[in-house]
Amino acid sequence: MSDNVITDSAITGSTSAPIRILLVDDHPVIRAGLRAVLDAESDLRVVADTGDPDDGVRRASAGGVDVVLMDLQFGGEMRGADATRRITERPDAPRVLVLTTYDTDTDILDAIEAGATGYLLKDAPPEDLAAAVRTAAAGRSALAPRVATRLMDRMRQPATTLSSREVEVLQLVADGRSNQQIAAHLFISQATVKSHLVHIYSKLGVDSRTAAVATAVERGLIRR
Amino acid sequence: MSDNVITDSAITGSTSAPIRILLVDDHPVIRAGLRAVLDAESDLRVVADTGDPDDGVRRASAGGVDVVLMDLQFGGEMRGADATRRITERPDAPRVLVLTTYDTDTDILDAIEAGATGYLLKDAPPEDLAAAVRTAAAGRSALAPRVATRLMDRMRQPATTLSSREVEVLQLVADGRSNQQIAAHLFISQATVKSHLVHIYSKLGVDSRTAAVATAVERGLIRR
DNA sequence: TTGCCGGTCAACCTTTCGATGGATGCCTCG
DNA sequence: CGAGGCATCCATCGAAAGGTTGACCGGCAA
Repeated sequence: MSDNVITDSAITGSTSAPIRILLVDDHPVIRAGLRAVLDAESDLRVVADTGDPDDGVRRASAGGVDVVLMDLQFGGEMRGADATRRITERPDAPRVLVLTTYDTDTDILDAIEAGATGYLLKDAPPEDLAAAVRTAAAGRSALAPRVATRLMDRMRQPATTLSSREVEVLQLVADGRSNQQIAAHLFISQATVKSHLVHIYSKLGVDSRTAAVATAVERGLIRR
Repeated sequence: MSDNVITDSAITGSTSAPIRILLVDDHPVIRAGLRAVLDAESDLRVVADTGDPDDGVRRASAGGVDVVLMDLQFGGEMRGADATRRITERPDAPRVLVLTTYDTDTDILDAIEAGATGYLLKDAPPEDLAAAVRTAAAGRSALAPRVATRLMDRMRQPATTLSSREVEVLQLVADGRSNQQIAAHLFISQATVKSHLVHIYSKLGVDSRTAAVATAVERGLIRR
């Protein structure tokens, strides 16, 4: 589980200045928990926390922060990836560790694409969290084992890549629209919708719209 | 938001013995956060916490606990309702407050049916959590406003109740099975499956299987 | 350039689904 | 007790979705 950072704690644990951490999560309980867990480490120090992603971006950009722990979803919206992007696109930006409950493919890819240094799950044991913060502060990637496994699986399965148009169609199918409604909504013919669906079925290895939705949701290709 | 427990803190806050709390949640960070938030209140005291629901039942049954804060899902499984049931079915059982991330209808009903005294969401502010614990310790129900709203909505909408057989069929539809497969799986004819689906459609106000799945998932009638 | 791929469309046929209608048994309530 | 509501079951038929073949266009890379 947590076997990749033994040397880190030995290096940064004693002499140098503590790693300064900013928490961005809209759950007060989570913030309190992370603060308690991380402040228990002598070489880590939570310098601020906020429940508002915009406020998080401001504080991260103001300096004095080494690592940002960022939640992905705020009040049901996925604003964490955007906040991460705005933080990392600046020069001398702090490292951003995404810390979320879910491990769906789209979430992971969005976060990585936004410039996150690592991706952790909230059910991780405290020592893994501290280890990941140290790893991120050193500039190296920190991925939870389950997340890493998912990424490896994705690498091995390039056939699971739907085109943006196909995702668009499939999302409408998942919303319960008929082919006719989808065609009207996208300003294309039903034949084209069917064509897309056929391609989707073959890529996902299924043979019906509901099965396609089921597997796509399972693999995190579409949201529900 | 937190307008229903002002008198409680005034009553129990100063003189009497502190309310003894047991935390049952498989997320270490959540446990640490709840402990930090609740121990900050002078009249509340977290006496134990565990990540294992069976262990939680044991500790709750051993006595010395006034209120149990119980998560519903453990490692992806919904074992919290069962643990709640086993705690509350004993005489002199402590009060159980269900504390979870989601507010789907099935979750709420399962928890209440299992004997939970209250239902809270993890994104609640700390003062609401403390207030709910005091309310539960006094033997009164504590429902988060969003949960209460959902229950009221459900009361106003009795048409949203699917029979167990209908839920069974709809769950298989959501898994991507065809009517023929569902019929074989349930040892009935396709005609019967279709009949169930028609009833489901009328109850949900939709007219296709994918739309039925979409709204049922949205309302928490089936899991995904 | 010559493919390949993504997106678009059409015609045809087969399978599945949805709508309609009807049957039985169980439970409750007047 | 009997009427009505509900869940469960089944059959038939038109409509929709799925499968196939074939085609066109634009971009992009070998």
